[in-house]
This record gives sequence, structure tokens and C-alpha cells, in this order.
Amino acid sequence: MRDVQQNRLDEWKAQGFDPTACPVRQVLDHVAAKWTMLILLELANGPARFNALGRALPDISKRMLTQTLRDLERDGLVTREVFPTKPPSVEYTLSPMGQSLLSAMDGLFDWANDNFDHIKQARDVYAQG
Amino acid sequence: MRDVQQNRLDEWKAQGFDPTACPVRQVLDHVAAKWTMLILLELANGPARFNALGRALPDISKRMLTQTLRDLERDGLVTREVFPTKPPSVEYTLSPMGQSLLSAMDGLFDWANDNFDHIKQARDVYAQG
DNA sequence: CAGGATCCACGTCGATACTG
DNA sequence: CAGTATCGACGTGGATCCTG
Repeated sequence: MRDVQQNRLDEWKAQGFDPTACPVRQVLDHVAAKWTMLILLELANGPARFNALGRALPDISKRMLTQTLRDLERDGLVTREVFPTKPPSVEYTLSPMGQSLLSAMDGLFDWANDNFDHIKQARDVYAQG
Repeated sequence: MRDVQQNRLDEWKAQGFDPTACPVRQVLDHVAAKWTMLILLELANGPARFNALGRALPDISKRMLTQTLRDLERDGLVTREVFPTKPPSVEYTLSPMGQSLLSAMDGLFDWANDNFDHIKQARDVYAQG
């Protein structure tokens, strides 16, 4: 609430504290990134090549697949290996850290499957009222 | 990968299956929503009023606070109660389902705190190579 | 096969001003 | 206090075309 609490925000910034630097927010942003988790889940089945991932996620564009894989590689969640065949083939593998992230997400996945019906119900009720 | 796998996507759609309707994706979108989790975490400390939440999250705008709270209420994760005082006061409370979502997120929160340093390291390494 | 580059439509979000 | 309404900036992502 910038208009009400600009003061506090400014204090934080003056002290070199950036609320957007919070680890939880950073990881949440990652999780939020629309494709990251789907790709990680796919790689949980084993290493896969670029187009194989594309086939597994029919509604992703090449652009986004490339970009998301770069981000994941950059953050050490996925390993990229190029094989000098012709035409070239590239294999993506879940890193140990990527695996541990998926493990940490398990609770959330289960929750999603268990509670989505409740959410839909809540939405219906809300739509009435 | 629309150009490569448009066929498969079309098949799915023809069968009435919408990949974006996947519970996991829906919940992930929710988690992604930049402010939802921060608000839920804040409400974990107990019920809070509109401006109290704003004070706790200095860099949220009134617009986003309102909108996010509406979404949470709509999905049954948060309860909204109006007290007819003057000026009016509104209290937001975590619902049981909201609490269970937070519990399901615990693993992820812990992971974020434990592994964020590793991610930063990976980024540094990547920035070099 | 595995991308890189470019263009553009769209949705999200912040800032601002106003209300019961 | 707790919002609503409106506008404009910005980022994200899809479509398309090109390359080693």
C-alpha cells in the first residue's frame, strides 16, 4: 500500500532491504512461471530431448520452451548436454537440486488434486451470492 | 509446441480435454499470483483488516490487495466479514482450506530457504561460463 | 534437430482520483 | 476505513521466419 505505507517501504530500502529479494518470493516466482513445474515434472520421468519435451507439453511454444529451459539451467535445476550428432541432439536432465524441488512440491501437488473440487464448489457458491 | 504438435492438442480439445483445466496448473497459477501466498502467510498470524494487511505488505497497491482478497474469498481460501461500525471495518480470516494450503506449502517454503543460496551460486557460475 | 530473432496482441499491474 | 473506476506502462508470451 504505497500511499499509506510508503514510509515503511522507504525505510526498508534505505536499510538496503529489498522485500522482493526474499527467497520465498524468488522461488514462488519460479514456481509461478507457468511452464517451469510442468517441465520439471516431465523431466522427472527421465532425461528428455528438446522436441520430446515439446511433444509432452503440446501447448507450449518453442520460444517459451527454450526460455524456460534456459532459466532452469541457469538456476541449476536442470542440466543441458549437447551431443555432436548430425543433426545435433540436446538432452535435458533433472539435477539433484531440481529433484529436491520436485520433492518439496509434492505436498502442494497432492493438495491440488485433493482440494480442487472444493475450490470449484466455492467458486460456484460465490458465483451465486 | 503448436507447430509440431498441433495435432495432439487438437485431439485433446476434440475430446473435451483442456490441459489448462488441470488441477495442478490451476493451483500453480494461484500460487504464482504474486501476492496470494504473501497474504495467506500474513493471515496465518490471525485475522486482519484490510489496511492492516496493506501495512504488512508495504509494496502492494490497494487495487491488487482488493483483487487478490476477492480471488481468495471466491475460492474459499479466505473469509470476509464486515462489521457495521463507522467507519466500516472488514476482517479477513484464513479458512480451513486456506490453512491446509499453507500447510501443503510448508515443504516448499523450507526448500526455498534452504536452497536459495545454491540457486544464487548456480546463477553466478552460469553468468561466468 | 534445436534453437535465435523479431513483431505484436494481450493481460497484469501500479498510479491516481473518487466514493459510501 | 475499505474500497471502486479509469488510464497507461510494462512484461509475458504466441506467431512467424530464419539458421547451423
